[in-house]
Amino acid sequence: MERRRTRPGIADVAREAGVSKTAVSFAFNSPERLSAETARRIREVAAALGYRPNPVARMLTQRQTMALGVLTPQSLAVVFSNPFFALFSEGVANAAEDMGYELHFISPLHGSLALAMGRSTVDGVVAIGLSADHPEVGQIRGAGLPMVLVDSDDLPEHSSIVVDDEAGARAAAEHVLALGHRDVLVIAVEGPATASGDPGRTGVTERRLRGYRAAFEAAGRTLSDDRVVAGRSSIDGGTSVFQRAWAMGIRPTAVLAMSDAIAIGAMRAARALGLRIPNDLSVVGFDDIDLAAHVDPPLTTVHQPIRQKGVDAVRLLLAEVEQRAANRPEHIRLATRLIVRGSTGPVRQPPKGRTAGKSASG
Amino acid sequence: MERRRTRPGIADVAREAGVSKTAVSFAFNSPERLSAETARRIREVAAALGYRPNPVARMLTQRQTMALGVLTPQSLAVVFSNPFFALFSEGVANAAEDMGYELHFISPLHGSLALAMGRSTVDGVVAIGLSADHPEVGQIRGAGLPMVLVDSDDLPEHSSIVVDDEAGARAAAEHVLALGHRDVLVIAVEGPATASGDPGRTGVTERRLRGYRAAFEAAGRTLSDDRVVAGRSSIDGGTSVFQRAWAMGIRPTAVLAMSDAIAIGAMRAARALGLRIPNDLSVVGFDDIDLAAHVDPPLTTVHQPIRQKGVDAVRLLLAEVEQRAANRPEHIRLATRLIVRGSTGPVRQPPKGRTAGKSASG
DNA sequence: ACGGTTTACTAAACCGGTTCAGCAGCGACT
DNA sequence: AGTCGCTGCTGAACCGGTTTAGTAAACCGT
Repeated sequence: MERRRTRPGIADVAREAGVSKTAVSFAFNSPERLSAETARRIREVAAALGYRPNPVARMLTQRQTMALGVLTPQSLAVVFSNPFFALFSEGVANAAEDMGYELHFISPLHGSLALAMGRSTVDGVVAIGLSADHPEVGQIRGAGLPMVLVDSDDLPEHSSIVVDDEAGARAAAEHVLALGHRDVLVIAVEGPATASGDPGRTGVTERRLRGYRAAFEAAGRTLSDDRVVAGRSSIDGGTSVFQRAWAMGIRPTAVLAMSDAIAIGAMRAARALGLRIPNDLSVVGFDDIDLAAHVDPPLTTVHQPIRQKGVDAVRLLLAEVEQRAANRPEHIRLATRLIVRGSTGPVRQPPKGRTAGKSASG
Repeated sequence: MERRRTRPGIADVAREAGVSKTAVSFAFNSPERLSAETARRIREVAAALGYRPNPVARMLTQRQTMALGVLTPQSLAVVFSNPFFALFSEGVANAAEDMGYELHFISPLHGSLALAMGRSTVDGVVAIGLSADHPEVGQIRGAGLPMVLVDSDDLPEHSSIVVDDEAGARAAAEHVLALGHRDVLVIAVEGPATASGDPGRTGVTERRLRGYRAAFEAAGRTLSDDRVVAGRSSIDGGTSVFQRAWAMGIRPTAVLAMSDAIAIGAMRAARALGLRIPNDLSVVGFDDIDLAAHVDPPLTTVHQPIRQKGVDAVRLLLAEVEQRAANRPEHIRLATRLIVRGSTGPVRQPPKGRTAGKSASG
């Protein structure tokens, strides 16, 4: 019994069965072209030898891989620890699986996304949060692979999916303004300028900020720059950025957070400082991840169809991948909507009061 | 300007630059074998043509893919919606990324894991929760790919990683027994018998059950079968299974859940029924996912190093993938430990009372 | 002027499949 | 009897790279 140093190839099966390589190939891929008897015998020999067709060789001749890539400018560690990405991936995975495609995750290799993309064997990629000013965006697009962009700036040659960030943000800000809040703190997601953040979400951050500002202006107020801070998009990020703001003497009655994770972290920090939610502090999130409805109090937030974005992205991508016909790129914009839950309420004290804090002598 | 119907190949570059294919290959992979001038010129031509070496062809000759697979018996939808898998994937992804490997997710295709595995181009796979009695386990193992098993029954030919489920479960049960609880409800994760569950975790479920039982026996008690129920490993799963048990008249003073998600769901259901935690009901989870410390009250749970399992799995896998030498499989068992937080407390009423419930009169 | 080494490059084989073009053998039709 | 068409199979080319073996020219010392 010799150790199979190298796995048996189609040639081994052919020799053993006394037929040509072609016949072996037929036995697996188009058995109707062989007599039933021959096909059976070949498959028998193949099984005995433990033959398994080499998928790489097959890819080479077929010139397709039956795999789709998810391209993220971040390392995979942040992808899997971020509920937003998890939900998005769930959508992508579901759709890809349905269509019989495998899923590859493409993240920067040795710091280079373009390099990772070059190594990658996929029929198309879904790029999530790839900003138009990413240093390698040229190389990535030049790779010549079908690609759909999600949460990016629109590039005319590629299909894309965005949500109406601006309207959602505006609704969130209008909500807290209507509740009488005047001291509002905005917590953004760190952009690419601040290293190691969520680089991809620049455009998103800007659009949401625009929405917040629009609501303020419509109410005859302005959102001053020193009431906009930024932190990592995670629970801990939200906690620490709120603490930092508090330490700087900022005493908001409402927080507009650009992600639910940040909002939840901020709620936690606020509670630790003795604030009650929503009595002393209203908090609005963004995204509406599963967890949002389950925290205490349930989080008021802007819903966006994250899973759906993943599903639609794959649909658009496969339209391009599977048909040779020149179908023009499609640009989808999905709606957002404010979901009011328990984390927001009317301001407690007269808008001009500035001493919000712990022991207000209950 | 002709539409590049088919992407330029190495032959096109060679012709255009007036050199051989070999020279073009050298220009990219071992430039020192060419004169600096020639190498530069070739690269220039290649860039002008938009040439990108075909990674599939490269894979075929190198006979390696620089990719690792994560094999899950479940559909990817459950993988990405399950915090346990997310955390595990984070560990795997981190380690793989460090070593320069891409990550592929391999899940049943058209219902067949073996088929998906056959299509997949990876140098090795990490199988998570693949039970030894999986119908396709033979074909999967027969594929001849290096594989490490995580949370499976040990198979001598493959490296494996498990945690000490039994000891962890035992500690959890001892904890609630020491607090005086006698009416204990165990919520298991659905096994393969109950279709569409978390099929892979059979062995795990059994080991944990054994741990719970051991604690009961050591305390001179027994855990009766009708106090063991099962549900999907998700927050909603925990909620509905607790509700179901309650509807059947079961009134435990403590719940031992086999996952944090289930524990959190059960807490939520209990609270909705008017129970206070831990005053009226103690709850212990399993896994210690990030969320566990963040729910209210913080969840007492059995910690297991989920991320670490992912990292170790890749380490073991690459040891096998990268060295031709015959290194024998390694079997790692990581420790678990009980983390007592706020969701458990002493039983309120005399152990023998059976009317645990809502209004026990102040 | 001549053998030996180095430098710069090439032709051809190879990886492991799929597929194209074609060829025997045989029954059916005219 | 000839040839048509069908069935069942095969040899060779091909996918797009890497690698091995080798060659022509330049260089080098004596």
